[in-house]
This record gives sequence, structure tokens and C-alpha cells, in this order.
Amino acid sequence: MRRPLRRDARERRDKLLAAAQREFAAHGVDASLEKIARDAGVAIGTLYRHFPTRLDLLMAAFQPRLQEFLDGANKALEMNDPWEGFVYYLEHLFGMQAGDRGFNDFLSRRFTDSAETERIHDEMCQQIVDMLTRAQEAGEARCDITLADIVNLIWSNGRIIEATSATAPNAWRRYLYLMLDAYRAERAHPIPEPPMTYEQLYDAMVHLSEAQ
Amino acid sequence: MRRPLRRDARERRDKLLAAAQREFAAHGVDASLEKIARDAGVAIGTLYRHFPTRLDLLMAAFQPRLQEFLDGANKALEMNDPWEGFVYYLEHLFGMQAGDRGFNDFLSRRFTDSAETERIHDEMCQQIVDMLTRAQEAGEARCDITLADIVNLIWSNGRIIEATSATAPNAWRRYLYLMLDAYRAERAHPIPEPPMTYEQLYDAMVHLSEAQ
DNA sequence: GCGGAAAGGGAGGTCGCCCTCACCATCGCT
DNA sequence: AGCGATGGTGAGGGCGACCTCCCTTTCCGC
Repeated sequence: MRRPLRRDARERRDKLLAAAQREFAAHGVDASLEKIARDAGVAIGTLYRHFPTRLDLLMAAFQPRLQEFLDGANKALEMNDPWEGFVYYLEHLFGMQAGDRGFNDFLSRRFTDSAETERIHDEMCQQIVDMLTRAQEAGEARCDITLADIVNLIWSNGRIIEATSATAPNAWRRYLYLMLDAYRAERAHPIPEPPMTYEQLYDAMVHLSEAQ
Repeated sequence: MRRPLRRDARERRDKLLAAAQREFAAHGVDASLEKIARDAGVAIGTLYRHFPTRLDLLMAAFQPRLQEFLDGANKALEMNDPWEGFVYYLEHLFGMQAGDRGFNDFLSRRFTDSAETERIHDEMCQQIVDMLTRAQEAGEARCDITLADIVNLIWSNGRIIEATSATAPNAWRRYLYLMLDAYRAERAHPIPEPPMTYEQLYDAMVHLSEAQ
């Protein structure tokens, strides 16, 4: 049974979380923990007392963003037109990637030793599959694409945002609308490579975490 | 007037270049120079004597790759069908990106203090413009895309390769063929964002270099 | 207001990277 | 063969990151 935090501890914890949100948003999930502590006006030892691992801090800092995202996603599922829902979902997701580099990194990677992040990732994958299937069954999205193709899209959008955020902050949106034309059933041409399997996809996300 | 290198100097220089090619290919243009020296069986001071800056080493190591690329590109320009040439060019480019992470990085960035790399980049941009214009004039590629869209494509392909090279080494090819469907003129849908200007594009490439 | 538990602090060890420089080794011209 | 120029070496200084641990400070219940 965890007793409530002492007042001073609570305050410093909050400052750390605020600083972490800023730093992760600006520099991605590999941001310097020492800089976060400095920004929070707190000693590095204090950061480690509250958050023994980087992942602990990450999860605490991203909780609100993730909730916000999941809420937005539900709206997409409630839309009547499957294609519109699909577009809305991706636009919402891309917009959040653009606004937060940490969220961007978080989406692209798997953190195998956190059951909590794994659960969130699984949930998002499920949402994407639902979205895509609905659009495919309505005959709007081409039938030869899978979850893995959408994850590829998320990865590549992440890169475009890294490149353009400082100079052309809306470039990702243009890229998305181009990509949507690639996904329409009416324009589909055969693709010479099979989709990635789920396992390949998973391994690739783990790989991104390991290669920093 | 540069006199020829002493025999021992020439040998060590060659070993350094070979090690640099391996390391850059495996870890990108930010690979550790100390590791390159170690791999070459040479002291770090020797590396710096031959190549005072990272860019000097980079250029020396990439010269052959770049030549190889430019040769392949010429083939594309000689093809009769403009669309086929366009596809061939991109497939060739993507394949080289997939085989060499250093080349991949090199494509995405600008190194402002090297006239030589700037020249090469300018040349590639010109090739792309020629390629694209030809395909557009033949009515095969949609008219509302520009050089910047192709550079976006190169960036995003770079990211997909980073993610998938270890688990699904041909995933980039699937992505390319999907993207090609986005570029076809037939039944193109309007895009709500304007293309990036050349200046935005240039700044974005410089930005990628600075943020490591 | 006091005592002990909870929390904070930050110096310091480790690592990998960049880059320099004073000294030593080697080559090759004569 | 000998000597000067050319080239090689690697310790060492600087940096910024990670993480630990012991000592000090602060809180809060009694």
C-alpha cells in the first residue's frame, strides 16, 4: 500500500513531469535526463528517485497525451462514412505526431519490457485494423493493404515531420493527402511486394528502439 | 602541387577508406571516427592527418558510390517511356539507399560548407526535376507534384529502410509501388496543402544535418 | 517542538565521443 | 648509408551523457 507523497515530493514530481513533457516533445524520447532535471530545477538524484528508469518517466509524462489521442480516435470510429473516418483518424494521428516529437518516437517503437506500453500499442494497432477494414469493406480503400502499410506510413510521416517541422510545419498534411490517393481502391495498381507480416512489423519496431 | 603519398601513407589511407565505407554503410554518416580508425588498425591521429574533417572522409569514401549512382541515373534518362524511366530512377535510388545507410543520410542532408557536396546535390535535384517533368508532360505523372514531393519520398523511404532493413529487407519496394500509385495522373484527387518551396526544402535538409 | 522517516542533493565514477600535439618511426632521395 | 621530411602514434583534455550513493535537509505525526 503506497502512502501519499509528501508535499515537497509531490511538487518536485510535478515539475519533473512538466519539464519531461517539454523536453520529450522537443527532442524525442531519447532526450537527456540530466537536462530534464536541470530544467525542472531539481537534482538528478531526485529525478532517479521518482522515476528509476527512463521508461517510468516516459509513461508518466505521456499518460495525458495518450488519453487525448485515444479519445480523438473514438470520434473517428463513430463517423458514418468509413473513408472519412479513416482520413480523420490519420489526420488526427499525424497532427499529434507533428506537435510532439516524443509522441512521434513513441508511436514508432516498441518497449518490450513495459507491459503497459505494449498494451497501448496493441490497442492502437487494433484501432487501425478496424478503421482500415471498415474502409475496405465499403470498397473505398484498396484491399491489398494491411496494418503494416499504415505503420510504414506512420514511420515515414515521423521522418517528414523531423525534417520539415522547422521550415514547413504543414508539409506532413500534404504528404498525407498524397498517400491517401495511394490507398484509394479506384486508383489501385498491383504491388510487386507482399505486405510485411505482423512479426516483421513487431521486430522492426523493437529494432528502432534498440538502435537508439 | 601535391607530391604523391609515401607508400606507407597510401596503404593506411586505403585501409581507412575501406573501414569508413563499412562503418558509414552500417551506421550512417554520424558513425564514430574512433571506431573507423580502430577497424582500420590505425591510430586516431592518422585518421585526422589524412582527413582533417568528417566531411573530407565522407567525400573520399562516397566518391565511388556517387559515381555508381549517377551512372545508373543516366540509364533512366535514356529510357523511352517517361513513366518507366521515372520508376526505374526511383527504384534504383531506393535500392541504393537500402544498401547503404551512409548514402541514405547523405541524400537527405545538405552540408553547407562543402561546395563539392552541394554541387552533387544540385545535380541530383536537376535529374529529379527532369525525370518528373518528362513524366508529367507525357500525362502519366500528376501535375500538382514537385521536386519537394520527391524529396519527401526520399526522406520517408530512408526512415522505412532504417526500420525494416533487419527484418523485411524488401519492404521499401512495396512502399515505393504504393507511392507510385499516389503519383499517377489518372483520377488524382486535389491536395489541400501547397508543395514546399525550394527554399523550405533546402532549409529542411540543412536542419537534418544540424540536429544530428 | 522533536525525532525519525521520507526526500533531496550533487559530487564522482564510467563511458564513448571529438580532436590536438609533442614526440617517435619510417621512407626514399641523394 | 644517412638524413631530413613525411607520416604515425596515442595519451590526454574536454564534453555530455548515464547512474549511484552517502550525506544533508525537510516534512509531519505525535
